[in-house]
Amino acid sequence: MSARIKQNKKLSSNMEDYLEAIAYLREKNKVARVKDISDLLQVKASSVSAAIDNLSKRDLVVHERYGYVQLTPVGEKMARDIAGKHKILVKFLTEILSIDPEIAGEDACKMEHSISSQTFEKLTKFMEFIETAPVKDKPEWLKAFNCYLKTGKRRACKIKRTKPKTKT
Amino acid sequence: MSARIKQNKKLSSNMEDYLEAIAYLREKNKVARVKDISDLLQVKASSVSAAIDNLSKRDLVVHERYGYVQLTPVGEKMARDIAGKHKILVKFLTEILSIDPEIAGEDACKMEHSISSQTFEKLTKFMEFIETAPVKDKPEWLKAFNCYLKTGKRRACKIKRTKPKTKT
DNA sequence: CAAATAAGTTAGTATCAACTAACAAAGAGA
DNA sequence: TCTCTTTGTTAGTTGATACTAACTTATTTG
Repeated sequence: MSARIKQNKKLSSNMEDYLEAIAYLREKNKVARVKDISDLLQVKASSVSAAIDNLSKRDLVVHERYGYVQLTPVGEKMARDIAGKHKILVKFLTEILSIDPEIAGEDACKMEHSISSQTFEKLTKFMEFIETAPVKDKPEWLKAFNCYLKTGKRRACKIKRTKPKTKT
Repeated sequence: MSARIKQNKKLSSNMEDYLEAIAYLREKNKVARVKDISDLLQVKASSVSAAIDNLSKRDLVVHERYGYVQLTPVGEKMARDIAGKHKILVKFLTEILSIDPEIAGEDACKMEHSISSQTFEKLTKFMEFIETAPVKDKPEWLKAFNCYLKTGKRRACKIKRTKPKTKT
């Protein structure tokens, strides 16, 4: 009588975060407990309980009282989709735009919930395109862009970074 | 006594949307009325009233009852910042990733509220870099990428697009 | 100008997702 | 096994933001 109220509407960003966290924890620790989710997402345990109820009603997770949280196949798939978006965004932000990893992560965490499938796909192709480039043309323009980021000039392309923190 | 409760916390996405709408309408129509905002954002007039109250308390807009809505200098600046993020996102999505303009607009509308300043700046530089490229190397890789998007192959670069929707 | 219509406001309600506080179950150590 | 601690749940509250319905002000038009 109660599971009758299956909510088929789109997931909110917040619920997506919970799904993602659960998937992440199961991957990392084999199991996901309320406490872990609570720590990871920086919310109180009671909020996690409420979220799990919500996700249960949508058949995205399975949870027996005082036990571990599991993903249903559908939940699993959704979590994977979200994580995929996260990953590609981080990749683009760090590798192309040279955003600091920490900020890239934060940006990705928020953008992953609003990016459309089309954009996700094209961005994926974009990164693929760059990665599979034949070595000779591959990094040319990207390197040039990085110079541009650093110097603001187009043709200063041979600069040596005297004290970068990477990549000599 | 009442304006005492100035809220200095960060604006929510929703409030940013209102600010942006007001700026847009003032640009387009010279004035912004509750009704216009309501139509533009697809919310009821009462919601607009509430939002305006909120923005007033933060000194971002000025509004006399039953009158037009104005932006304060601070509100104006914030609106411009948000619009700037929107614009650069649309530009990137359409010009680099070839996302359909409509979807690009939607994505930008949501992402503009979460993109960090750093990402905004780097993305701006990225577009700048591409646009100011000397003609010879400018579109080379971008063209190649577009081929790649269409054909999935790297070296099919000379295709003539007989009818855009291809990919038999 | 007065009645009709449009626009704006207010009050009260709903939903989402966080919180606190109080309570319940599990697990660990003596 | 009996406590103590940790973890999880429940109930009730809060804040943000949307809504509806009822009311008020402004504008238009006969």
